[in-house]
Amino acid sequence: MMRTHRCGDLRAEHAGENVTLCGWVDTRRDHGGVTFADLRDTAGLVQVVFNPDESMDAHAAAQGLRNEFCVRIEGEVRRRPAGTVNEKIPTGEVEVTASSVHVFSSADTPPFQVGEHQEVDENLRLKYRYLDLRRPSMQANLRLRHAIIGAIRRFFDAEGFVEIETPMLTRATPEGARDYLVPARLHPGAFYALPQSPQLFKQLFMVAGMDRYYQIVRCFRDEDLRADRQPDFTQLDLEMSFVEVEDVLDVTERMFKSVWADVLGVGLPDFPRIPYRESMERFGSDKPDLRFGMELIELSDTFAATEVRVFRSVLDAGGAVKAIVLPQGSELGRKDLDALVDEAKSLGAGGLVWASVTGEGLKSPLDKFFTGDERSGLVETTRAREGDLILIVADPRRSIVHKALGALRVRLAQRHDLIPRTERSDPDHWKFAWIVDFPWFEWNDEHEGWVPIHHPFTGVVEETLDHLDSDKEKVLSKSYDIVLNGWELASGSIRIHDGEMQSRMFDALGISRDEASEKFGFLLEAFRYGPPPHGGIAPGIDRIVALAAGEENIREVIAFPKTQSAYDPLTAAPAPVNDDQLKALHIKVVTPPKPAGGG
RNA sequence: GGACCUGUGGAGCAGCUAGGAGUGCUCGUCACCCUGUCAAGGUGAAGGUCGCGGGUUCAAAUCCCGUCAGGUCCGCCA
Repeated sequence: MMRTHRCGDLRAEHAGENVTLCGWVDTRRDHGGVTFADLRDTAGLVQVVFNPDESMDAHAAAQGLRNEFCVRIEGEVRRRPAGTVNEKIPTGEVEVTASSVHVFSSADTPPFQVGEHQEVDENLRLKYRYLDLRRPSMQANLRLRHAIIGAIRRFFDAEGFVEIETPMLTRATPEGARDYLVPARLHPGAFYALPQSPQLFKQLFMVAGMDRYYQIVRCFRDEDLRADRQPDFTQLDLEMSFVEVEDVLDVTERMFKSVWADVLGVGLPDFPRIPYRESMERFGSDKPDLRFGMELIELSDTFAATEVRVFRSVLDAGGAVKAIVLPQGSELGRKDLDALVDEAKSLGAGGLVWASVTGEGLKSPLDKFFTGDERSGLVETTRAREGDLILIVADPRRSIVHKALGALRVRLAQRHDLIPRTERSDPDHWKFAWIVDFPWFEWNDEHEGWVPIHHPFTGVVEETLDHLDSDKEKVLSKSYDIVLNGWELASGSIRIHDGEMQSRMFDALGISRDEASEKFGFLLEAFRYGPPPHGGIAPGIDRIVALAAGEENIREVIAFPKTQSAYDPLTAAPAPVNDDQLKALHIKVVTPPKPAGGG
């Protein structure tokens, strides 16, 4: 037996025991005579004492130890002498008096100090990820991830779901995200694609009568990265037969409550349901952060008769004038206000009008153009108080107003510390919500056509089908999202299982029978053999864990993530391959590769 | 594809607005001292293409242009 205990597990009750520990040297404190070293393993730290009066050999060996050496220590657990207890660490009541030291392996001076005391450049952390992962916070994140996935599996097992794997080498889908392609050696000129999600396969499981399927599964999307987006990421994919919207919402909500109770010890309240349109009007987003107010306020009535040109032209064009109120925002200086205007413009708005509520009335670039009624109406409608700052966006396109104010709402709340600083153990820390009643279609400028907001197999709310030919934006889908603290955590829908209905939607999308057959033929064919009504949802595991861990970036909960340019500094992937490999794959590279990650 | 922020001994920063010798701080490393520290302490030392390239200037870490890398965001992500 190489060790008898883990460093971080030792407590006062072990006093008097002879133990053998394995771990890494965290720090060494050499007092000339007695020498201390903290030994770290996955369970935590414990102080080891090398006292020449106890063991000359051990003390001599300790002189050669350096940070991150991997060692085995034998010694006796002792209660620390009075006055030397370290309350900062769980093992602080005891220490181990070393009788022998064995060095498994020495270590070069690490490229950065393994500890929580300072932020280290992200590139460096990823290049030496194995050292980064030695840090207790990273170990805790990966253990939390494991715990959450374990809780998920226990939940679905108890609910009668079956976990089934789906292929990683599959067929490229023309719509949706860009695919990662894999050349097929045995089929010159043809390619597999890595799955964006197991969407079609899980629907086939329903046709196959599996009834309730789930999978913790890696998905791949070749799109630009964000704090919450990696090229390969993990989904909790699930699908159920003989269900309506309520059934999927019920099981998913219970799953989240179960996981939060199991892992975080938090009892979550029922998730509120917010219709998509309401979410856009109130928060300017379909993933609203509900931890704070600052809701968007409609000002069309306030300025209905206005002669202020920017508002007049927008209202005449059927656009929207809306505002948010930044509490105590009148403290902002001219420079900050100009920056806010630029920020609004960069979000697509034509501009931004600010108005400070001061003791002497409104202060605003447009104040001289406002009538008395407009001034008082603005303050009353927005309920702004003295010291507050009103930010107004007007645009002929209502969606632009929402997007700009929605983004500013979140950014300003963060900058001005308006999000309550609750503990993770506090149920109020977690503002889950369902977003429901999504439109089925949205207009796509690039394709100059209507495209599905979710995907083409999404069920339609029957009562809204009348609008299919006239007002496509009024057709609602049987889809739903879960949002948490401003992050989209899950997205799903009831699917179409009726061939005739599916044909109608393809027609509405301008997809011909041939085209549909070529793209999704195998699914459509399967649907000729008695498909059950079915639906599902796919929560993002990386996002769930990041939020649960209090991290702002999913890289912190992924063992080996990639940089924003989808590069892995550890393995230096992607990398060119040699000519033999290309030849076997019938591939000719036209643009000579430039080494990634250089500079 | 675009916007913004960042890049200074091994790590984290300051210096840049207003050009004047690689200047400073914290940590680490090495040597020596030190028997109760706990991110030990003390003394000393080593360690630098100021991301890279170009320009302006008598003079550039500092100003300008380009470029690379990291980050945040917009586009993109059915």
